[in-house]
Amino acid sequence: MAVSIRDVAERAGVSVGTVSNVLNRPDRVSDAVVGRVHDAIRELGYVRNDAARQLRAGRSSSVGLVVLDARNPFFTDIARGAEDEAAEHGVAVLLGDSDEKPEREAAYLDLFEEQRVRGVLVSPLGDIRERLERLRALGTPVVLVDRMAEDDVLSSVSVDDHAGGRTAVTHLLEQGRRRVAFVAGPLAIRQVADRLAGARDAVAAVPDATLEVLEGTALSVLEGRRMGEALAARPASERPDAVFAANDLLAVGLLQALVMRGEVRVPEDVAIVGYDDIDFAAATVVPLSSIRQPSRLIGQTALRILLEEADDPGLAPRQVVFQPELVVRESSAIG
Amino acid sequence: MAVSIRDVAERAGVSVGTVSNVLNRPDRVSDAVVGRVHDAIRELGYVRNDAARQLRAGRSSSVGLVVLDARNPFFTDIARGAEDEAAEHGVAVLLGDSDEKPEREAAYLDLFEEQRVRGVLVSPLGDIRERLERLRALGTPVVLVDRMAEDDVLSSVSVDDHAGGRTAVTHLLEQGRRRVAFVAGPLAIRQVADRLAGARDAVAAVPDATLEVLEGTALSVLEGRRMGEALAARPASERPDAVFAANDLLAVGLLQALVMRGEVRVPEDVAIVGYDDIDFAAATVVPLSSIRQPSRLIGQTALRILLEEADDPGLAPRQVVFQPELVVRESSAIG
DNA sequence: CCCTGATGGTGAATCGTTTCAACGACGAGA
DNA sequence: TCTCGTCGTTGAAACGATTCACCATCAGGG
Repeated sequence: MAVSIRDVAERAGVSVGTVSNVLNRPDRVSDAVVGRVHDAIRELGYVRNDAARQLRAGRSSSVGLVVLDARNPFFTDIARGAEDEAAEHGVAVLLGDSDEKPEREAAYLDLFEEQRVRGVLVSPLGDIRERLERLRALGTPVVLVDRMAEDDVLSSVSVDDHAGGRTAVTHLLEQGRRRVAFVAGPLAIRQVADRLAGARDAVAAVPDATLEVLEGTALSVLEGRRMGEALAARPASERPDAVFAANDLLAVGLLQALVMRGEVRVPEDVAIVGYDDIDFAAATVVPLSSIRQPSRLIGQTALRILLEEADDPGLAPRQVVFQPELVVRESSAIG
Repeated sequence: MAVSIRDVAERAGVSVGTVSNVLNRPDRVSDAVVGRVHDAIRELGYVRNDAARQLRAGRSSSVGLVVLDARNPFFTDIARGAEDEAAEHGVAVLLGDSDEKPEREAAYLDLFEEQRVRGVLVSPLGDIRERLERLRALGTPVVLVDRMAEDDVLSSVSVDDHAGGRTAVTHLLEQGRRRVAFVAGPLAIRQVADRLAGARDAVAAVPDATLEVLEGTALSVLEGRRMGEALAARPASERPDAVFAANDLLAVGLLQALVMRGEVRVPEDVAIVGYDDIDFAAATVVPLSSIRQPSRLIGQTALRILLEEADDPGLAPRQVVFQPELVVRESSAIG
C-alpha cells in the first residue's frame, strides 16, 4: 500500500526530485533516467498520492457541481456537458445532488470548500448568494447554472425562463385554450417562479384567459402523478383545459394520472406543455410538447467560463443567457 | 485564502494540537478553550484543508462509484441509494460515468486510486477483473454492482439477469408470441449476455418458438430508435411478433420508432418487454412492460458491504443476488 | 507534606509530493 | 588552460492537519 515516490527513487537509483521531474516535466530529464524511473514505477506498482499533490499545490484539480436533482435528465445532461469539457482540460467533476434540499446543498458546498476545488458550478436552491459571493471573493470562482445571477458579482449560464413560460402559455392560448393551470412544483425555486411570471404575461395578453397556480412540493414524476390525480378527481367543469408543467418530470406524472385513468383525454380535454424536452418526452403516452433547453451546451459553457475565471481571477463576471425553444407534439396539438 | 490551523491557534492563543483536538475530540478540551477556538474559526473564516487531512490519514473518506451510464435512471437510482447510505456514515460518493467506454472506466479507476478512496463500487464494463482484484489485494475493497463476481475474490451485489431474461421471454411466449427478437445492445456487456442466455432458455422450452438476436452499439434511447426503424422497415412478414429489449432505454427508443410511424401496432403486431422498470416506463406511448430491479436497494447494499469490508479487511467476499420481477403493462398485454 | 491520577494542553514529528537553490560535469570559446 | 553556460541531478524546505509522548496543574488520599 505504502509505496511512495521515495521507494521509486531508491529503486531507480535517483533522487525523489528526479522522480517528480520524470512525472511532471520529463523533458528536463535524460532519456536513460526516464526509462529507469518508469521501470521502477511499474515494478513497484506506484500510484501517485493525490492528497500530497494537492496539499503542495494548494488546490485540487477538480471542480464541484451541485445540481437540483440528479434524477432529472435535464441535469444529467448538464453534468455530461460539463464532464466532456472538463475531460478536455484534464479536470475532474465532482457531482453533488442537492435533491432540492438546502441542507444537502450546503453540505456539498462545505465538502467542496474543504477539498479546495478549482471552482464551483451550482444550480442554487436556497438563498446562498452571500455564501457564493464570499467564496468567490476568497478566490474560488463560482458559476451559476440554469439561473441568472442577481447582481454582477458572479457569472452565470442560464436559459430565459421568463420567455420559456411565456412561449409555452402563448402556444396553449393560440390553441384556443383559456383556463390554464400552472403545475408548479415549489415556487421557491427561482426557475419555477420565472416560468410562472412568463406564463402570467402570456395570460394577461388575452382578455378572457385565466391562470390557476397549483403549487407542489417537488419537481418529480411522483409529485406530478399526485397533482394529476387531484385534477382528475375534480368535476369536469372545474378542470383547466390546459396545463403548463414546470418541468417534464411533472408532466410525465400528470400524463400517468390523467390518461391512464381514462377519464381525461389529452389533448382533447386538457392540453399539456412541459419543460426541458427530455429524451422521454417524445415517447410518452401522448407525446409531450415541451420547451427545449440546450442542456449539454449549458454544462459545457459553464465549465469553460469557470476554468477561464480560475486561470485569470481578474476576469469580469459574465452572464450567458440561452433562448429556449418550443417543441410541439400531440399533447398540445389542435383538438 | 491561506488561513490554516496555525492562524486559528495563534488567534485563540492555544497550540495547533489543541485546535485539532477541538475539531476532532472536543471532549478532551475544556469548554472555555472550545469556545475561544470556535470564535477564532468563525472570525477567520477557517475551512479545514481536506488534502492535508487525507495525507496524514493515509486515505480519503470518499468512495468511488463507476456506472455504465449516468443517463440511465436505473444507474441514477443505484447512485442515489449509495449516496443515502454513504451520507449516514459521513462518507462522500464520487460518481464516475464510464459511458460504456473502457478507457473512461480505466481513467476513473486511476483517479480513484490516486485519491486513495476508501473503496470502489463498480459496474464493470471491460475486462478489468484482474485490475480490481489487485486493487483489493492492495487493501482497497471493491464491490461489483449489477454484476455477479466470477470467482470468490470480490464481493458483488447483482440481480439475477438470467432469470430476468427467462421471465421476460416466457411471458411473451405465454401471450402466444413465437417469433421473438432480442434487441440487445452490446453483447460484450455481461448483463446483456446473461439476459440473452435466459431468453434462450425460455425459447428452448417452447418447440416452435424462435429467437433472433439484434446486436446494437449502445443501451440508449437513440440506439433503440435506430433499431426500431430497421425493424419497421422490414416487410411485415419478416418482423418478429415480440421484442425483448435489453433495457428500457432501448425499449423507449423502439416505441418511438415503431408506434410513432404508425405502421406497427404495439402490442397487436409486436409485443414489447423492457428491462429495469424505470419511472418513465409507466408513461410511455404504450405503457411498457418491464423487468423491475430493486435499484436503490442495490446501491445501498453495495455501499454497506463496501464499508464493512473497509472496516474489516479480513471479511470474506459476499455475493448478494436479488430476484427481478415482471411488471406487465399494455405493451405486452394479450392482443 | 508527599505521592498518585486525572485533566488539559503543548509542540515536534509525520504523511508524500513539488519546487527551487545549488552543485558537478562537460563542452565550447577565448 | 581557464572561464562560462548548459544540462542533469540533488536534497531540503514547504504545504496543513493529526498524533503522541510529554509536561503542568490540581485534587484527594495516605
